[in-house]
Amino acid sequence: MGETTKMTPAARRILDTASELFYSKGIHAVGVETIASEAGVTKKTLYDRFGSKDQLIVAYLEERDQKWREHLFSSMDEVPDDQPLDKILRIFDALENWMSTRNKRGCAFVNALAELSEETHPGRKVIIEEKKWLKELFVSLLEQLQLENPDPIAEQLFILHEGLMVTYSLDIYERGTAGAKETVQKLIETADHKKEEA
Amino acid sequence: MGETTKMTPAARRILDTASELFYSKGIHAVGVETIASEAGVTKKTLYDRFGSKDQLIVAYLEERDQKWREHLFSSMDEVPDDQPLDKILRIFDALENWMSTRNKRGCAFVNALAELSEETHPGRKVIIEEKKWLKELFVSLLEQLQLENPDPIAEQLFILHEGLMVTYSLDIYERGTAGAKETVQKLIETADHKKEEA
DNA sequence: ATAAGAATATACCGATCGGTTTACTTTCAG
DNA sequence: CTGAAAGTAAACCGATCGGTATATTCTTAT
Repeated sequence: MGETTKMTPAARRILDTASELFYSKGIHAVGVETIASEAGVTKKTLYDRFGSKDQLIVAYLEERDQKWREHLFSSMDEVPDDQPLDKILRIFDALENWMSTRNKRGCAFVNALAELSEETHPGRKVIIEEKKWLKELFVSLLEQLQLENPDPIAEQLFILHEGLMVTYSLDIYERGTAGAKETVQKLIETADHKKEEA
Repeated sequence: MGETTKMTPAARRILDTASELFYSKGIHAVGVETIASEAGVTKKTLYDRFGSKDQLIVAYLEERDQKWREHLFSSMDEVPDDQPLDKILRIFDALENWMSTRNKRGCAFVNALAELSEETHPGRKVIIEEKKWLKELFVSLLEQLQLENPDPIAEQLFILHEGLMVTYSLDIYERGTAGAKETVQKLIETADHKKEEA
């Protein structure tokens, strides 16, 4: 839907404010009243622009998804297309970079999923789709590496990625992304590759 | 504190009800009114037994922690003490078993952490401690395997564990624990071992 | 027997929740 | 110039939030 939808200035402020509050405090913990006043806007404007809190939540998740993908691609685009392994490693660099500029509140999508328990909530679809997308990204990169069976390895990379993200929200000591990248390399090296060429 | 504390029957019902609702709906999404009536109890009784919603939350997390550790140990105790690798793999079996008997709502601790954003909330300590404990469990088992440097590997196992747990709450296809167990073995096999004996 | 602890029933508290309504003003493109 | 869209201001809605109060009954160990 609203990919490049231009927002009114008030709408922009509302979404920015909501995004920050939803992420840092949690979705249920923040009321529309707070969001409106923090954005310097009346509740009427908020409802005129977004219709409901649920739709505002969806807009928050969609925009975050979009920004994360842009961040990911801008990191991956720095390596040539014929270096899929480096691209994979770049995903983990992008994650570290993404997390280090933010509060220790873990993954916004995982956190949101924890609060949106109703199966029918439209926000859930956004979250599930973004996770599926990432997993498929791993699959396509592993295919370029001539892996015999990329799916199970992609799944391990995905699990590693999710675990890393969650771990950021704990204050446990961590070697950071470096360790995970080593694991990634081990997993790919030890996997079966297609036999090809002369 | 209240390790084996015997509860009054009403308190027992309250905590059971709260535990189920907190996990399945989220903490902020469930009110004390709902918990009390669902447990067949008046609000007065709830407050006489637990003092506040926050303390009830803490009791929920503590008991869940305790039950999870019991579950883990009962699974690990089935293998002899001189087989640390099998014990590690048993942790992942225990996780799969634990998750399969429950709703697809992921890790109760991670979910709770997402909702308890206040640094000072007493529930946060319970969560962080339980995660630290698990990581240390990996460390001690890897030490028994004569690993030169168990910490970074323990961290990878921990990340894998967390990622696996989160992934359960998504409806992404997954090979389940089998793939993760293979990763665990690869990680341990390729790590440096202490040279010893004749 | 009795007194304390555990429970019920019910009414109440101020605050906040998500959301609506009415009336008025500001901005800006056709 | 004008009319629609975007905005402010403020009152209002019923419902629910976490938490307290009072008064009464049931249970049980000493």
